[in-house]
Amino acid sequence: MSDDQPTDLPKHYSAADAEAKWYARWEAAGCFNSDVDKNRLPYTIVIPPPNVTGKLHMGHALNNTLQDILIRVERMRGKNALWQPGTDHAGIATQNVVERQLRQDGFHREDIGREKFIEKVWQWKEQYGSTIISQLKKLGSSCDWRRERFTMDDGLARAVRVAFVRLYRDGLIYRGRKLINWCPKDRTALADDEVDKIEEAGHLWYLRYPVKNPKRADRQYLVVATTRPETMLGDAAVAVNPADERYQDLIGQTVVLPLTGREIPVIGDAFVEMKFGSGCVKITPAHDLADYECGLRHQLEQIVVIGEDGLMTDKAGKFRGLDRFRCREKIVAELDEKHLLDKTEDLTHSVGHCYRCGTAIEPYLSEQWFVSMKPLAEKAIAASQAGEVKFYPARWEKVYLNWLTEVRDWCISRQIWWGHRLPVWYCEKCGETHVAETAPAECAKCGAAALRQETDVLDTWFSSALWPFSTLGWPDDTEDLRYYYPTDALVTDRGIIYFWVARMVMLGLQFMKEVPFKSVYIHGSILDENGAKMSKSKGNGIDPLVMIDGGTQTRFGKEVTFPAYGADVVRYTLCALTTEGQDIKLQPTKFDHARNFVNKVWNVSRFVMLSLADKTLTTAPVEVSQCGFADRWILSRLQAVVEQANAAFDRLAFSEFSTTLYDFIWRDFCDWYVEMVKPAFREATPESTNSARVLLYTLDRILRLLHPITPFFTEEVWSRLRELAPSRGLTDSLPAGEFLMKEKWTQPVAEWRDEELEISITEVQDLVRAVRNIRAKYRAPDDKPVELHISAAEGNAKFVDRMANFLAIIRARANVGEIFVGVDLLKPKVAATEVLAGAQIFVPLAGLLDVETERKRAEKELEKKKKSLYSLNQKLHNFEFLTNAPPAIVATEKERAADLEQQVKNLQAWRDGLQ
RNA sequence: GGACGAUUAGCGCAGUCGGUUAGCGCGUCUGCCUUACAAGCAGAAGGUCAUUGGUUCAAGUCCAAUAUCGUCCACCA
Repeated sequence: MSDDQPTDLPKHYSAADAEAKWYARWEAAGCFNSDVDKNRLPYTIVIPPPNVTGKLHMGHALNNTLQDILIRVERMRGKNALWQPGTDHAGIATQNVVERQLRQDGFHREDIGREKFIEKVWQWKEQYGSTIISQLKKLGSSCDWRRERFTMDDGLARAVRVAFVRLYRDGLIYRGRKLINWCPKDRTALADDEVDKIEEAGHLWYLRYPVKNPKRADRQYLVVATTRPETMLGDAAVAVNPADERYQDLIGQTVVLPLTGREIPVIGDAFVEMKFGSGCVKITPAHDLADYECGLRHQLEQIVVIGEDGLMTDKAGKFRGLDRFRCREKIVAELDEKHLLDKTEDLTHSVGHCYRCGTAIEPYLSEQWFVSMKPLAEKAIAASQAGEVKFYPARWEKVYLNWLTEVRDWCISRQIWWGHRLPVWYCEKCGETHVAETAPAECAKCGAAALRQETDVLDTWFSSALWPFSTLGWPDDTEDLRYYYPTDALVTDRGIIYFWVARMVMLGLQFMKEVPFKSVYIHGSILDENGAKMSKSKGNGIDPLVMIDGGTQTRFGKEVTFPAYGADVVRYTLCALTTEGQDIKLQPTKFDHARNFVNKVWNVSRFVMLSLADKTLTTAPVEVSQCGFADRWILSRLQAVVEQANAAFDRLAFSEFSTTLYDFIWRDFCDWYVEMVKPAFREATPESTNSARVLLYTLDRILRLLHPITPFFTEEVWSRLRELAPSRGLTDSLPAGEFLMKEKWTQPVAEWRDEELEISITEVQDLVRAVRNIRAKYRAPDDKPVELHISAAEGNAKFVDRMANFLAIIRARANVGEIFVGVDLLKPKVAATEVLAGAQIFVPLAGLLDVETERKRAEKELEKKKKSLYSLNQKLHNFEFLTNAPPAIVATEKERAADLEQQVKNLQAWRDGLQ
């Protein structure tokens, strides 16, 4: 057979070709596209826009796999599914990347100027910015790429300006001089949540401040404790708790600031912890948030001693120009020399670091722009409390609410170049501030034409906050916006609940008067095998692209080579590991499980195709009730599984969704159904005509169900199967479509469910397993069928009747020759025994049986059964149980007890009969 | 200092309303290259559900405390 023959599937599925092929075909055929269609319900997800600088990591892979599964299922369910893609300009991150590149050529951004630099960033974006997009495609993401947006494109830039102007006019944006988080390396302000607090080993220095004109002889100086001695140069006071009896006499006195000779007051303020340090706190309003607030309360001078470059300012006197950390050393040394260093203690404390470059943050007093958060937050709180936004898992709502309740005003201005420049102009002549969507021609106040635009740009998250509606055309009232907004689900990591989720809700409510999404699914984070976060510096990451394509990667300092697992395997693995927002400890070997599974489905598809190849497939309606037991059974199981899988999906239980399908496909379909119908196919019995249809039908449904998780290989199988079997269905006959991804999702057919049959087959399976167990135990030769006696318990004639239907199956599946089945059969002389619920089996094994082995088996089983019978009887003799437990429970427990009793009896007889 | 999460077989994890003998994958052991699949098939071993107490007829599941690990928040300088 040649390669084109549909029945000639290679033994192993090779992902690389199929993935490139199908993605291109889907895209060319417009399978990902969604357009407004008022006759259909929309289902919308906006992608968390990855940074343009980004490379796909496992977190992205997980995040986008889950979104794609949601989108693909809803699309197959008939919804008009839109997955809105795009990227984020990522202000500081991108600026840093381009600056680094510039430095390699020996330039600083100041050398080429703002205009040129921005041009360079755009060039960089055009050249490398699509990396992450092509990687998302490799993963199989079915985004509508025609709609791809960028947070700096013209439309979104306009949205940003409109949003800014409206917020300003509503009094929700203001400018002010405040203490903000400053990154001395990036030389920009940062928002509170852009600061990572890191526990660091530091020191607590106890400094002596001489008291001026001490009233008491033992008060020559007071001692303040500080972790940042260099800020003493900017001290404006020393504070003590007014309730602190040790220091009450000091309040109102003056101390002399060492090294400067400046005189500062001692004040009383309740914020001072008496128990910490010495109980005296130096107050540096310009360099510490708590001190800043204290300073405002007491109208203290704000002395800036550290500049925007992290160097000491003129106000630092002789320390001017010194790096802040160098200055710290010098000051400590000098104080020590002057006997003004009381003592030094070790202290671990948390220090803020820039989330982009890792530099220690400096609280810095400067003129910035802020969003007034309280009014916006109130609405966002109300919306989630009213259930308009639902969190999965629900506990994240509390985290979200906490933040919103305590939120401080949002510093949105950044002193970098790459980003949306504030739509603010200042009059050069009169200084008037103009906030407008476009540059005003002249000053509205004094008429001067000389206007200068604000140089600050906006926080990246400002444009991200508009993403769910700006991508759909806002501020225009577009068809898209009316149809797709609010979106359905937002899938993201807990790391950006504050940065992004909360702000989208706030601005969505502000501008659209409606929440931006109905549900927020927070999935876990990907960790390495030791439970540590994956990061470049630790070298513990697993590159999803290496997992897809294969190749080498450095892990824990070693070069490791990985096989090409393919996108489906990566997707399945991530889906299967996603349980209720739990973090995922990932290790490369975890992909083997899914690889084996994909291979299994691939191979069973081969089997189906080989089996159907030499058959003429009928298209006449199949009467399911006329089908054989195996056929009816697998159809019944299929209905149960479809129901279960749908339920799991609707609860966003991704792991359960995939494992439900896994169990059905591997255990029910491959291990049992296929094996049960094989003989009929081999012998081409009349039944095999129906079985062929059922086999095809079930595989067809399996492919549909699996497609959202593993789109590529299922599509490949689908196309090959389609050539062989162009029409599908049992009671009807429908042509198989060109693309599996556009086929209908599967709904359960209630009439095909046959629970009684399922129970019977379970009994058959137990019986077969018991025989196999005996065969294995005694090494019965494979090629020799054994004799089997099935002895139902006394009075259980029904069991005998049931089993009579399945003797052929038992014979084939357990390699059994002659079967005797009846009630209370006599045990043959030399036979191995196994006790089951409702029956006992005997397998005569002359010459193989070993009394000792048999006795051990019997004893062990007996022990187990006796134990459960004992605890069960305890329960049944408990009056409280009988009166309090629901009657149905009591009834089943009684049945169980009766059955166990019978089993114990059988086991005892078995053991006693051995000799 | 507060909030949240985790603790179940050697390892990684499921376990919904509290109700049969606590499941799955990897690994281990035994036997099989059986015409879809050795990335496979068949069988087996392996668990005091972190600890203590409580609620209940009944607890892996609910409540409280403790321990260990982890995450987030917070102005102890």
